[in-house]
Amino acid sequence: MARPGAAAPPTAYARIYAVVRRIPRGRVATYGRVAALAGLPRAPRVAGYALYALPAGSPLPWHRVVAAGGRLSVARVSPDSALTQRLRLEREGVAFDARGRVVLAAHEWNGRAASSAGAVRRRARKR
DNA sequence: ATAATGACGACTC
DNA sequence: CGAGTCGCCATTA
Repeated sequence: MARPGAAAPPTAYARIYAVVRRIPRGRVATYGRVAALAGLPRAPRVAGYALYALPAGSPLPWHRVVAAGGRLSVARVSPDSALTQRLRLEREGVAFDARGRVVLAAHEWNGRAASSAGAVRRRARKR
């Protein structure tokens, strides 16, 4: 857009939202990964901040964003939301371990286009 | 403009 | 594995 001098810089929010929206179904991304893809590799907190400010009913698949280790950090502010997130992910085919953590080893999205179906079949190493 | 916060991450005990 | 601490950055008050 030709708007010299008025280049409204997209806030970190917009970038983060854009990245989250790109997460393929059945895959999950960590806050740090989303932040990095958004251009803030050192601001995983900002990603969380953005989602926190996210209004309910947003078309944004926020449930595909999990904390490091596949844990649902959302539980810190709303245990109920954590349950919703888990149910949604399971419905998309995302596997959880006995501790209620997402098996990142098999569903972590690296920001690249999804490989062939089934290519993600990487066994999760149990701690 | 300064201070405080926070859906985090990684490290240490 | 659990809890605590520091560092990081952008947003909010």
